Amino acid sequence: MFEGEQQLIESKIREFCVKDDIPIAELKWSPIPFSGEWGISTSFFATAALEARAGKKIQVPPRAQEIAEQAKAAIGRVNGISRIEAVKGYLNLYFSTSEYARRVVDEALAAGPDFGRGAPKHERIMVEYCQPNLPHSFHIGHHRNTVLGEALARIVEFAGFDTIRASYPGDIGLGVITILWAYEKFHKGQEPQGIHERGQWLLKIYAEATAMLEPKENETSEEKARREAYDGERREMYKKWDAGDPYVRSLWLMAREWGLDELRDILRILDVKMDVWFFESEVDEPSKKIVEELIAKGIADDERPSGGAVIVKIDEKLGLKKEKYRTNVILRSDGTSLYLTKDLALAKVKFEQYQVDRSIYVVDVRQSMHLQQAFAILKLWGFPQAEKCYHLGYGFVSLPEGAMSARRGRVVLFKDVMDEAVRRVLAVESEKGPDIPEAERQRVAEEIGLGALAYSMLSVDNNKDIVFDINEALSFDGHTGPYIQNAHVRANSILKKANSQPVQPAAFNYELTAHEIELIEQISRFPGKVQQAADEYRPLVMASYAYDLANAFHSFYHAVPVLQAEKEEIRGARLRLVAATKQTIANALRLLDIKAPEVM
RNA sequence: GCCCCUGUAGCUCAAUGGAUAGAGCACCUGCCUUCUAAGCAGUUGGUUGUGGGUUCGAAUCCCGCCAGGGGCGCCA
Repeated sequence: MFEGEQQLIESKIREFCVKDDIPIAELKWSPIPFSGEWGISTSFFATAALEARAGKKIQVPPRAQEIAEQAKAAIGRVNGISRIEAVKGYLNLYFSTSEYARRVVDEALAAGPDFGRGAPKHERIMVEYCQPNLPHSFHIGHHRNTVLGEALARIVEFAGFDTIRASYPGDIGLGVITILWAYEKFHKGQEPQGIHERGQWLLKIYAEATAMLEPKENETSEEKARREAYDGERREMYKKWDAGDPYVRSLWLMAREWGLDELRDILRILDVKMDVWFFESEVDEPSKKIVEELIAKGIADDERPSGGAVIVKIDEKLGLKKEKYRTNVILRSDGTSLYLTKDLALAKVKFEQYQVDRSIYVVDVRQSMHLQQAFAILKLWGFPQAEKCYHLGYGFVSLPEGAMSARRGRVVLFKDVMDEAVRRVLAVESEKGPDIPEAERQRVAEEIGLGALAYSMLSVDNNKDIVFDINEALSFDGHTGPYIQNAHVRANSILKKANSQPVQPAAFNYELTAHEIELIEQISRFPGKVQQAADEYRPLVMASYAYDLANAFHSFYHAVPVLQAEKEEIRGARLRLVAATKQTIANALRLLDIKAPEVM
């Protein structure tokens, strides 16, 4: 936020280095640690090391300190910088607190919901996430995926990228057909009431059907015959679907719609608005044409004449000596397409129809190899955007008793966890927030319950697995979503009580407490954090920041009186600071797909 | 066999190659007649799996090893 001062000082340092014939290394700036004051810091170790490598007989640390001292002298006085110190090879610049406090607070309040928004990047990013199989109920693994993808989409959009959100549900495949088969055979005509109940019922049918179709130990010959007959019926149904059989297609469309109804409602709850829906069934045909093209171009090898499949020897085509991407099949010997085939077709649509410059795939880390293969084939195929395809892999969510499995019916459903979250919040709320109107109570409980759940997914780096523990996920104390939401509520509470006094621009020309300085520093960091989170494709950066900001506010709140401040100017300034904090917390939470309630 | 990820406080996790490795939970001690105690302040807790290397400086980069997880041509 203070690039002007930073650049001025940088140019002064460079000037001095040129004059004294010192080979300056890149200057990296960071906040000053342990100071309790507010400013920025850089060091001269890299520069001293350059000299040492050039043959000067020096010790790096003392030389760095020497340069820092000389730089300090060369800079002299700078407007807005209260003092400069050279210590241990670092150059620390302390800001004039009142001026910077005013600037930070004014900027946050003037920009409001746009505070922290980055300049337009003139680059289009598509984020693909939310790829559940239909009709399957949405479990907590899907929730991690969707929250991660949505937070990323919000972050890159706010950072200045033209952003497209894309969902890619699996609406066809043997799993989907299995449900149709079991429905037709055992449950025809049934339909539970309620979107979620109906979806969960389909999941149950799926688990039942899978159990019937799996070989058992000590199977009698009758059981085996029956199982094989069932499997035959199922595969027959898949063939009919493939051939466009009207009855099977209508059955499929009905079940698919049931699954979509449930998914759409979950996305409504999660406040996710998809821009594009890609369906697996829609890229099936186009993907087969692509296979022909790849064969014609010599990228794919057709082994069907000898009874094989169509494959791509990726390493060989790329000219790699060591095996990296290996070889993979893009068309089965029976002519049907595969996951990889469909992803190639989908990428083509993303590049050509949607003109995306970067394509991010938020997909389980276990599919890393497949996506790397897809990107490599896209490169062979001649798409320059393949370089900017990025797999944001995330560790899978498992249960203390092991991996989740829809086929076995061993899943923790998002809706169940959410309902439990709301119950728990309501229980706490009846004691903590007795003044909340009944009409608002339910909504606030949802916002807090969902906030706790989302934050528990976002506060762990994406490459780490999560063993889901409902008590941890729904904790409301400490490093959690509700902790951050509570800071927002407390800020709001102060502002509400002060509403007789309009919040006017204020000078911070009194001696600021350490808590105020820390809080102002945190606010000033927000725009930079937005860019960092976007550059690194890491919502965790924003999640950690939101906690730090809330933490600074809670400490301030406890130690520094606002409404009871000793002087009217101080009260006015602190009210401005509280308002700026509230705005910044709200903006940060919004990027994490977490609501910022006014009361709780 | 090859490839990828992970290993940091009792537990769950942070930490653009930089100053003193930080939080939360749990444990213990204080703080509600004062802007919401879903909070604050403090105590306790570390050979960053291990052995080398690079560097002025390594939890971070490189190599070996150990442990756990995942993946590897007709599943998605």
